[in-house]
Amino acid sequence: MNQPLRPISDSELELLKILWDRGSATVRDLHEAIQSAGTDWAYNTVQTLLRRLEEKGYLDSRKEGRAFVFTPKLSREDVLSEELGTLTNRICEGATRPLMLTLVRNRRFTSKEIAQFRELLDELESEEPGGQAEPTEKKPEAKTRRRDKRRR
Amino acid sequence: MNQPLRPISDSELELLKILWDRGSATVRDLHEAIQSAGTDWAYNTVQTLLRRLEEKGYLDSRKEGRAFVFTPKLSREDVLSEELGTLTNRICEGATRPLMLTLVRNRRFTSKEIAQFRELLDELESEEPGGQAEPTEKKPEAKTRRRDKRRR
DNA sequence: CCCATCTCCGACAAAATGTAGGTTTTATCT
DNA sequence: AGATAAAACCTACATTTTGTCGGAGATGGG
Repeated sequence: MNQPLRPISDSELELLKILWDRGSATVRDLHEAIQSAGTDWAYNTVQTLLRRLEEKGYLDSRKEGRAFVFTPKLSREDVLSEELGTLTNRICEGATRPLMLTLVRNRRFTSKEIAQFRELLDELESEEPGGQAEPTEKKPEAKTRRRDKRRR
Repeated sequence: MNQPLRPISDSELELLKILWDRGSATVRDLHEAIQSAGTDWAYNTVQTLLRRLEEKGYLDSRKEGRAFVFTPKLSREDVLSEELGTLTNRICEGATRPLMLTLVRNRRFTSKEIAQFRELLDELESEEPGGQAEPTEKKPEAKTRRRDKRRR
């Protein structure tokens, strides 16, 4: 259904981040943006990276006047969840718990954040009473689910 | 202090996983193991992969008799946490919360797991009453030392 | 001393990544 | 309509990483 989604390279990510911030932009926009961020790429370099991002499935583009406007196809959260999936599959053969444990144990959280997580858990529990339920669409959020193992 | 830790390739990971399982092994052990796992690599291939893993800092080795014995330098959890760090840095400029949120929201957990997480949070809170405390050793669980921040 | 093993070092093709340069197309301006 | 500037399109090329070994040299057991 959904082919593996090749990984995002570092340079590509730079651009994707800008796109996440501003929603959408043309090559020129991106070129200027990255420029003022101190990265000195040729216009064509930016274009290539965008093309690759699109090929990889992270961007959409539509022609608007002379130029193309690019938009992220996957939100930051989508990518995050994507990567988390890859991680669990690669390292923990799909189990999420070790990851969760490691995360909680490892990182330093403020008590405020802890409280928030607790709320999240409450929410989770009420949303999903017992076993499997349709995801109660609380907020109309970007909802993409995909892949399993990747490439090669 | 701690140089970036280059990523583990897929093939390398296969071997590392076996090492996580059995604690330590020689090239031959690993070769046989991977063989019976259906992967048909030359002895030397295994050796190269191990060498690279060691170069990258994931393995230690000591000479024992004629052969070298390899041991994981980083536990599965270490690597996990490592990768999680990379992820947060790459995608979320270091913030852990989005990752946490995504994780909780995205994956399906059983209510039992949710309960466990809640416990974890309690633990976290008491361990760290505002600042830094020694980990209250509740259960003698897999206790892998961990680092703090790394790379990039 | 010889052989079975190991290790060490080098190699090489394929893929991914970083970084553009020409060439062609096209919306615009005069 | 013709000229122009700005985009897009296609191609390229050097590096680095990954997947896979091969051969030469050290070494310990018999």
